[in-house]
Order: sequence, then C-alpha cells, then structure tokens
Amino acid sequence: MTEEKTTRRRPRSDGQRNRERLIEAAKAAFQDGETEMRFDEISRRAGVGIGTLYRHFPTRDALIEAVYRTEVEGLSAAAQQLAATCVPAEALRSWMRLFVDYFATKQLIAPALNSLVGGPGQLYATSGEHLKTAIRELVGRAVENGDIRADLDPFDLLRALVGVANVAADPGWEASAKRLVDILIAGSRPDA
Amino acid sequence: MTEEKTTRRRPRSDGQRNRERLIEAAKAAFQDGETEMRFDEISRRAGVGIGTLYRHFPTRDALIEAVYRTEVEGLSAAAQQLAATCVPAEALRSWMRLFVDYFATKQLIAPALNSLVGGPGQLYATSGEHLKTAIRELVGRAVENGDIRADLDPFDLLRALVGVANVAADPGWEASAKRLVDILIAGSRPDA
DNA sequence: AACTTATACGGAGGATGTCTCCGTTTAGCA
DNA sequence: TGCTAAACGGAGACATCCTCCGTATAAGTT
Repeated sequence: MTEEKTTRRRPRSDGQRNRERLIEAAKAAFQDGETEMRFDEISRRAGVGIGTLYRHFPTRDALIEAVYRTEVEGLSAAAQQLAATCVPAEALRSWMRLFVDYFATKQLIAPALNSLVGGPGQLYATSGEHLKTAIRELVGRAVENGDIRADLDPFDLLRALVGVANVAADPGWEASAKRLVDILIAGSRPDA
Repeated sequence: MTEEKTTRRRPRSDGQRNRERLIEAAKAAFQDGETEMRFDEISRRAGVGIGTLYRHFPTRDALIEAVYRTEVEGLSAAAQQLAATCVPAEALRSWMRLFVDYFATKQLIAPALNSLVGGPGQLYATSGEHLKTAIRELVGRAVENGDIRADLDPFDLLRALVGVANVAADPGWEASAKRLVDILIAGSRPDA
C-alpha cells in the first residue's frame, strides 16, 4: 500500500477564477430570461472553452445548482440579520417578502425547476438545507412569541414560497405574491 | 376574386383519431415521469409517424397545451358541480384540494411549466381562462356568504395553488400541500 | 531562475435529438 | 368507380450536447 499523500497542491488560481466567471455568466443568462441557455453560449460569454465549462460542471444541473447556491447564501445571511434586528413576526414576514424579491425578480427559480422536478429534490436538497434552517429559525422564534401556531410545519411555508415565486411569468405577479405572503401569515396565526 | 367555398369537407376521421391518440400517448409519457419526452418516442407510442405528430402539434408547447387543456376541462366541470352541491366555503376548499390532487398527482403541471415560463402565459393563458372562471365563481360565492374577505383577488389563490402543486417532487408533498390549502383559507377569512 | 509535474485549458468531432419536406396513401364526395 | 383534398410517414438536414485528448500553465522544488 502506497503512502497516502498528505500534501495536496493548492488549487490553481486560473481554475478558481474561471469557475466564478462561469457562474457569473450563467446567472446573467438566466436573468436575461434565456429559457434556452446554450452551453457553448455560456462558455463563450465567460470567455472560456466549452471543455472548461464541462469540467467544472459535468451536468446542466450542477451549473444551475452552483448559481442557485450563491443566491441562497445571501438569503440565508439575510435571515440571520433580520432575526437579530426585528421582532419575530416581522422578521418572518420580511424574510418571506425578501424571498419573493430575491428569487422571483431574478426569474431564477423558474428555470431551475426544470431539474428540480427530475428527481426527488436533487438540486433542492443540497442548497435547500440552508433555506430550511433559515425558515425553521424564523418560525421557531415567532412561535415562541405566540405570533404563529405551534403546529405549523415551517417547511410548509417554504414550500408555498417556492411555489408562489415560481409563477412569476405575467405582469402583476409581484404584488400578488406579496399579498399571498400576508395571507399565509394571517392563516398561520394562533387564532386562525 | 374566386367564389368563397361554403361547403367544407368534413374533417377526415383518421386525422381526428390520430390527434386523440397522440394526446393520449403524451399524457401517458408525462405520467410515467418522463421529464424527457422525446418526440419520436411519443409518435411511436401513438403508432403514427413523426410527421403526423408535427402536423398536429407544430411545437412542443402545442402538444403540452393540448394535454393540459383536457385536464383543465375536467377540473372546470368539477367546480360547477361543487358549487351546486356544497356551501360556498366548503366548495372552495374542496375544489382547491381537488386541484392539488388533480394536477400534482399527475405531475402534469411541472413539465408544463417549462413552456409556461417561456413567455407571459403563452400556455397558461389559453386554458387558464377556464381555471380563472372556476375560481372566480367559487370565491365570489364565498365572499357573498361572508366566508372570505371581499378584497381577496381570486387569482391570487389560483397562483398559490399552481405554485404549491408544483413542488411535488419529494415525499410528503401531498399532506403539506393540503395543509397549505387550509392555511390559505384561514388567512382569507374576513376576520384575519 | 530553471525545472518538473499535476492541474487546467480548448475545441474538434461523434452522439443524440429536433423538425422539415415531399412523395405516397387514403377518406370523403359525386 | 373515379377524382382530389387531406393526411400519412420517415429520410435526412440541422442543431445542440458532451467527450476526449493534445497543449498550455501555475504550483511546488532545487
């Protein structure tokens, strides 16, 4: 048996940089409403070869997930900040509205769904953990405070949010989505 | 200017039959969880040539819409029947639950979304009218009866339903979706 | 600074799926 | 039974996906 290599070379800087560029280009493609995001087009935009794209992201889903994950991280951070600065009920409501803004304005979820439906939570499961943690925290505090029924499954709310944010195709969706947030909150009150 | 032809030949029976077969085959493909529904495969299953498929449904969306429309018609009929046999609030709630069953169990919406996001309601707008009418009716009656706030936009609820039914990928979605229906109803009450 | 080598790059080209075009077949009608 | 509009079928042009491998370069070594 050969000795296990303990000293690993530091990752190459160009690799790291290209990876970031690719994610950036993919995100831009989404936001331009490119339902069809051709891979060669994305690699061209990022200024790298096609082979490079495929090495970093072997499948379409891997690329989508990477974009998705960077977005989720920001949202996760926002949850912590809101929890620290607002009363529980308001923190929850604000975060849910932020969720709508953050995801739906960027039309990010919608294309991502394509792969989400593929398997049971392939993509969603990985970065979804962060979101679950965030909303569990927010709901937990609201329950303790008596703003929300204790029997509410936090993940139910998250599911509704994902759903609501998806239907962002026609004009007026944004106002509608925010009204729905309020309806959901109202329906989650202890006396409802 | 030539005389306008007033006598049109009756549509050919084989054309009609093949059209139905194709819709049937496509629906089956959806239900088998075929996220990738290859066109040649569908035409093969229907026992017709590829050319025939493309003549009947020039684009992928056209085929999806045809499948979608047949489903929507059943749901629309159910709304009328529920309105006739239940008290308003119960009719609305039952229909919303039926919506979840009807669409989400069949995983039908999810693939259909692919085209929905393409343009502003391309597909959704056409058959969506039926759904809009159905829920407008149900909500209208519930409002008159004092079960639901008057300022609720019926389409908001529909949007939420579509969204909720979409996230049907992981186990437990069904129970979650139905809990959400109750939360939505509770949040729509006049005193909420 | 020069050398070594693991790591990453790029894009040609094969595999796979989409969609069109047109010669052949068939159902409706007289 | 003959005529013809309507429908059929599938070969093949076209587009996109993804793999493979020779070349280039950054990290570590002397």
